[in-house]
Amino acid sequence: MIERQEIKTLLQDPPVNTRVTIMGWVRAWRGNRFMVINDGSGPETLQVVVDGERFDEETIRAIGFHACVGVTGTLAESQGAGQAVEVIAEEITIFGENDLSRYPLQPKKQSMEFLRDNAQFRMRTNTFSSVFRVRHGVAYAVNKYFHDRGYYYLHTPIITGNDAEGAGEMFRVSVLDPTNPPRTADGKIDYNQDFFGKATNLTVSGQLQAEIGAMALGKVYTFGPTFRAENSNTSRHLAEFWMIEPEIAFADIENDMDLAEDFVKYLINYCLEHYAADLQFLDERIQELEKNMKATDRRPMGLIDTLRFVVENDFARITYTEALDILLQSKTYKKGKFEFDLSWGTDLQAEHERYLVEKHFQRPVIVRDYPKDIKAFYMRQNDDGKTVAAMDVLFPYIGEVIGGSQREEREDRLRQRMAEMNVHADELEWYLQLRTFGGCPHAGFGLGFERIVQFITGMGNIRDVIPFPRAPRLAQF
RNA sequence: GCCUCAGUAGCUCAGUUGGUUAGAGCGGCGGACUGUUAAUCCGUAGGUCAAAGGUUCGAGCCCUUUCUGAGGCGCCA
Repeated sequence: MIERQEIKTLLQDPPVNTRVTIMGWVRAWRGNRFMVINDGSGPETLQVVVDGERFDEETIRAIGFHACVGVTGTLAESQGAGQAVEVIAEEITIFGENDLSRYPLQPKKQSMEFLRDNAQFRMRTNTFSSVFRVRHGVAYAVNKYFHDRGYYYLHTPIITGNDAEGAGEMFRVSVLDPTNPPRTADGKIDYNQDFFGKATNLTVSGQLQAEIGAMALGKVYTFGPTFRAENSNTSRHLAEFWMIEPEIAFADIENDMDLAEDFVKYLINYCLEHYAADLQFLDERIQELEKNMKATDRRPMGLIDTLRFVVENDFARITYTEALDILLQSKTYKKGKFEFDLSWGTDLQAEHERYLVEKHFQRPVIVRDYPKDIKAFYMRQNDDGKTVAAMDVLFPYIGEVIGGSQREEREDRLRQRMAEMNVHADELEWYLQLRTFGGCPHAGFGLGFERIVQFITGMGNIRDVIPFPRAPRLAQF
């Protein structure tokens, strides 16, 4: 049996002058004497002092960058300046030598793109190990938040037979021979002979099924992988991402917005409280990165200050119509500096959202009551006949983090809207029945998990906050 | 999918108006070093200049096409 102490735990209250055993990867090997170890338990490292005369040459030679070692020795107050304590090595075990003549990583700054291509090693770096510890923290906080408030975690299907959600391109799931699929009499592919007896896809949203849960368990949430086959080439989109979708009975758009704001603030607070050292490192990383940038291109605040600011201030709340007025009154608009035109009924573009969030309000903004024609069929129609009870939460740097709505619970209105938008009611009969048989006002939203992780870690590209990103032309590892 | 920029050593980059044998730092390899903190010092190897085609006496540099990447936009979470 292997026994060891984790560095994070050891450093919380260092048991000086006791024998300890640590195991981890060598981050630095200096002067044939000082070995810096990180074991992934936290961002902290522990320095090991190696007396060359106590160990054979073979052991000393095997120590190198990112080699995997175990050390037993006495934890002592450090004689050097950079650390409080260090381990005086008595026994060294080489678990895994590292052939540096072939190893791609170096103990220096490496580009995100290079590390993305070497994802089998990138978690060994300070940046990525911090990012993925924080990612875990956010995931845990999601479950804790909902559990503590009486929500039930509902697992909605990954493979879906709904072809009617209209939420963009889907990945097909099939076991048919792609070179010679069975055909129907009129020459179309006969999905009746496929595994499920019908055409199936990977899910683009668990919302419709979550509504089933809400109409019985009251408050539910989903948290699982979601797939979009859109050819999106941006730093904010993935083909495979994780989405959190709470769905609550007896709730309107106001309840929905309150939940969204409280929830996001909770996630940020949780990380500030439990991942302070990782966030501190990520904060310093960004400052280092922005050193050579023009003042106008730098963030107005550091990472941690930004996170604190978000949790300590109310989100701005406006309607789509009010947002449009603000934009039309803006100097940017009057000087013709927006690339896209503004008129009631068209969707806000990224540049408009950024103006609202980063210039006008300088904090997160919730925009509600969008024109019905630019939103999904299931959103509840407002009394004005023009808008629906939809809401988007917009954040600085990353834009839309949450999209949600009160759902249309009136069956006749829902059927009418589906007909207008060419959504096939026959495939969604089960969904309509939630209205026919004991429905109620209800609401929910979708939070892009990677987007909030991106915001909390300050990472510029969403591909760097998921361990194995899936995007157009990218399915390695 | 669209626009812009880029692709030179393992990594990050320089390479002049087109002109001999392609440069640096880091990393690697060999050596020195018992208090280092991106350790330091000495030595050394390493390149199909993304690919194909073209212009030219001559192309890393100019032109065309393709591939790859980044940033921005669209689609959205």
